[in-house]
Amino acid sequence: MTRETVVDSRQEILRTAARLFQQRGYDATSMNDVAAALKLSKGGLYHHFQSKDEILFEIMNHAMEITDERVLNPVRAIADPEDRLRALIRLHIEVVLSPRDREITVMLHENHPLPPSLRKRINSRKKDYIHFLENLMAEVQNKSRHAHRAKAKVSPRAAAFALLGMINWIYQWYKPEGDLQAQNLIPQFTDLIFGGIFA
Amino acid sequence: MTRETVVDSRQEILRTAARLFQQRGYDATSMNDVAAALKLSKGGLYHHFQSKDEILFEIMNHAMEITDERVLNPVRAIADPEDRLRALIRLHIEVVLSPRDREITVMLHENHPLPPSLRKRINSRKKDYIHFLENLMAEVQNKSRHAHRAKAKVSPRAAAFALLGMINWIYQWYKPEGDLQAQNLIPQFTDLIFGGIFA
DNA sequence: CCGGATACCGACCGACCGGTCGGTACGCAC
DNA sequence: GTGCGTACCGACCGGTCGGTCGGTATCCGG
Repeated sequence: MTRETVVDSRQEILRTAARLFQQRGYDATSMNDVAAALKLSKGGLYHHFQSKDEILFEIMNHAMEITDERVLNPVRAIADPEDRLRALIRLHIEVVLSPRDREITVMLHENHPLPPSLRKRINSRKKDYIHFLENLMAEVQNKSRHAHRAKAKVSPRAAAFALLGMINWIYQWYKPEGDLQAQNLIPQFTDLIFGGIFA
Repeated sequence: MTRETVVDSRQEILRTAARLFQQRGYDATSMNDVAAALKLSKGGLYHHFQSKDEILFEIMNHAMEITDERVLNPVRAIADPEDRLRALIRLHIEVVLSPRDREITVMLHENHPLPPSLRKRINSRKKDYIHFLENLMAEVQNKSRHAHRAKAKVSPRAAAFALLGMINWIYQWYKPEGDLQAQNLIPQFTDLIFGGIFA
């Protein structure tokens, strides 16, 4: 079996495991459940991964890579800070709501079960994202094309955490069949960030 | 033993269990752990509660009661809609950050493990809170003392979910020893909601 | 002082957990 | 065809889980 098919089968295991972890929770999903969903025995599953922790870690790492590729990289290519922030809000919401990428939801919800050493590595990548967003917020506030009478009272750091919370909490209440869908959500959250509830 | 001391011991069990559930997670905390923390045997613990699920449900119910008493009731007494929203933001943040009330964090994080019938009852109370906040948002936008040139683009529903996310996500990153503390956070989140990042 | 309810203990149960291991079927290189 | 590595199976391991149960100490009302 070639290198690529090895990678592919690992990827498929991760996708299936992420789906189950998101539906039932990490602790409530047994390795037997994951193996059965892949039509595999538990022993066969352990041929591909050393431990349940390793699977969770790889899912979270993959989630961070998705974020890098689909949010950060496209956003970095945009010159104007305000446009950059608008794009980040849109792309981040789209990634969180993408039905394909359940790794994201698992990463948002299941950080407790990871052993400390692995958790630190994930948290480190999360902090990088926060710092990027914090710097972007500062840039928008300083160099915006808007005219402001005074320095903004909201610190970039608080704004970054607020935006992150708004978006990362969506998975807790979002129903695709509900009346508040992704395409309504993106402009409304954008307006709220830029101008508050009176925007 | 009188009725009150029975209630008291149940309350103390719930407080201890909530602390452990918040620290280690619900699934990762065994009934033995809870019993040991109370200097009780597992059998003794089962004298007070029928099941682990019942403990989790009571913790969440208690969390909703705390929210009613410490956020909703004080807020309802305020006449002006804008003042009412400002108070809600402050009180809700304070409740989430209160080191005494770990039930809140458990309610925010551990809804998956609850059996469906119990989860429905909790979700119903959460929806009541959402509806209250949604109506308050609409009231603020309509009857505010501010002057606005046009109808707000942000719907009350989206604004309600955004505020909820901002606040309920705090427990994921907040460090009491960090540079962004509760007393900084409250005015900044308030300003952000009312006026965006340029406020 | 007695009797029943209350609070609690500790041994125990069956199920299931994450993980291991010996064995094997199969495909590909030579 | 032979040899070998990969993928996989299924039985099994020690341990832990939520929950049960028979028995007992304690306390309180009469």
